[in-house]
Order: sequence, then structure tokens, then C-alpha cells
Amino acid sequence: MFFLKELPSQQMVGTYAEIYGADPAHITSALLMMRRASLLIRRLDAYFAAHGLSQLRFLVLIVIDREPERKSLTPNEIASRIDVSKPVMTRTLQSLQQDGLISLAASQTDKRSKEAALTAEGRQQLQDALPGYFRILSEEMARPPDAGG
Amino acid sequence: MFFLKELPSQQMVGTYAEIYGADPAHITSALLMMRRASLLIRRLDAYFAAHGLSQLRFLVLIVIDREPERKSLTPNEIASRIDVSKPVMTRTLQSLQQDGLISLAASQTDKRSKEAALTAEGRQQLQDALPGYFRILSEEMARPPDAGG
DNA sequence: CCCATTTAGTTACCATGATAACATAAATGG
DNA sequence: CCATTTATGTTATCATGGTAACTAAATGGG
Repeated sequence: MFFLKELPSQQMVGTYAEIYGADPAHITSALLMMRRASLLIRRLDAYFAAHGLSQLRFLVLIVIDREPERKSLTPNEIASRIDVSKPVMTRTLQSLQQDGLISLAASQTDKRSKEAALTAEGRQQLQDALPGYFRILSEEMARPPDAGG
Repeated sequence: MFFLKELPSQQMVGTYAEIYGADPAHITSALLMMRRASLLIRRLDAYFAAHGLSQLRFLVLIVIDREPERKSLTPNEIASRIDVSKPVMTRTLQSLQQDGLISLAASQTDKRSKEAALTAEGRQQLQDALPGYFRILSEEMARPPDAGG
């Protein structure tokens, strides 16, 4: 996360950009993007917490749900779609199972693996969270970059 | 953080956008921005780790260093510039002090407070990290949004 | 002046990201 | 076919973000 309120001065950026052949405009836009994204993610985290979810828990539900021809995915498949580390995926799936949002069954074809599927409650939770999620994304991008925060 | 590789389909976004009067383009750009910023932050974290720092530790050094008329700042002042929670600031300053990058002295004027100042080592560490930091920011913004990750 | 409120910092605890090291199962190759 | 290698998932541990509740000091109204 990146929460610096006052970005490095143009002079500071310019000095280093000159020395290393970097583009000061690129640096400034990178800093602005990181701050804006961090604030958006922070807002989303608060939204998800109010729904008993988190960014990652929400994304896991989405990737299982949106698979057209499958009812379940393996933890490995889910991790490959979200590119988060395996231990984080293990922990997240276990907590989703404990909360009744997914089922975790042993795989029939590979004894090392599992099959994660949405429960009715998980599907409902996802549907409940989606509108507000997209509304927040739309709102945040509709306003000027530095308004509030 | 936000590490979803395949963003929600245009159809899914469009459906919710239509219902809630949101702008699909805003939603898509928000998702792209979050992913791009998350990958950049991840890369910076790796860079800082290799320098014995972290995003926050680096930012703390910067805000102390760039104060024109002051040699030290209070934890509260630093926190207000970076807008991170107080407990995180407490922990970060203590670890910076343990590593010899800052000094923490009792305030003369307010017995509740402290004064954080850069040590020579802290100033050096900051100078060492700055060029690579700006170089990474410049590089990442120079290439197309979805190239690699 | 004194009690109530506010402010600064800390402690305790939790969530979520990472890596390293491990167990077990599958795949591969001599 | 068995031994080695590869793949899947877990455990243990750490880093860094948060809130709630606390202590101690400053501030302010009666």
C-alpha cells in the first residue's frame, strides 16, 4: 500500500529523473496511481468487511462462479487465476468453507487435490456484494484523482 | 491488493453498470488501475526488501528528510503526512530505531511525544534507495499496462 | 484550581500478504 | 517397475495493514 499524502516535489523527482534518464511525468503518474489505487482498495476492504468478505474472498467466489462449464475448481486453478501464493489460497479456502460459502471435497481423479464449489449461501453472498462493488469502482473513477481520501 | 489476472467480462460489467447507472468504462479502468498498482507495489516491496526497507519505512525516511526547516518530526506529524494508523507508525518507528536508521528522543515541550530524526545511516540508506525507486516507477509506467506481471 | 475532554502514543489482537520447508501423490524415465 | 522428479497442498513463521482499549499528558470550561 502507498498512502503518502504529499507526493515528492517536482524538484526531487526531476533531479533523479535527470540523472537516471527517467521520465518525470512517468514517476509522478506512478505515484498518483499508487495512491489512488491504495485508497480505492482501502475503501473496498471496508465495504467487503461489512459484507463478511475481503478482496480475496470475493475474488475467489467470482472465479468459481464465472467458470462457464465447471461447477468446481481446484485450489491450484483458483490460485493461478488470481496469482496469489499457495498458502494464502489454502487459508482463504478454509475460511470460506468454515463460513459456509464454499464446499471443499476431495478430488476423485487426483488424491492430492480438492474441488471447491460455491454453496447456495456463497452464491447469494456474491450476488449481494457485486452491485455495491461495481458502484464503488464507478464512483471512485468518476471523481477527480485527488478529491478527498 | 488486487491480483485478479482475468478481469470480469465486459458483459458482467455491463450488466451491473446498466442496472446501477454506473459507467462500464470507469469500472474497467478501476480494475486495470488496481491490478497495475498492485503489481507495481509488489515489485517495489521486493526492491525495498533487498535494501532492508519497506514502502512505509522508506516513506518515513523521506518525510523526515524532506522537511525543510526541521531536523526531527513527531510520530504524530509523520503519521499525518502518510496517513497510516498510529499503531503501525509506532511499530515502524521502533523498528527503524532498532535498525539505527532514525533516533527517537523524548520531546522537551510535550512529555507525551517524541522526536524522530534521521541518523547518518538512515540518510545514507535513503539516498541509496532513491535512484532505484524512481527508476522502477519510471520503467513500470513506460511499458504498456498489461505487459507481463 | 479541578475535573472532563482531547490528544499522543502504546499494547493486544486480528486479517491478509509473503517464503521456506514439509508430506503426499502423480508423473517420468532408466 | 521402481527411483527420481515434479506437482499439490499444508504448516510454521514473518511482515505489515487494521481497530479497540489503554495510559499518560495536555487542554479547557466551570
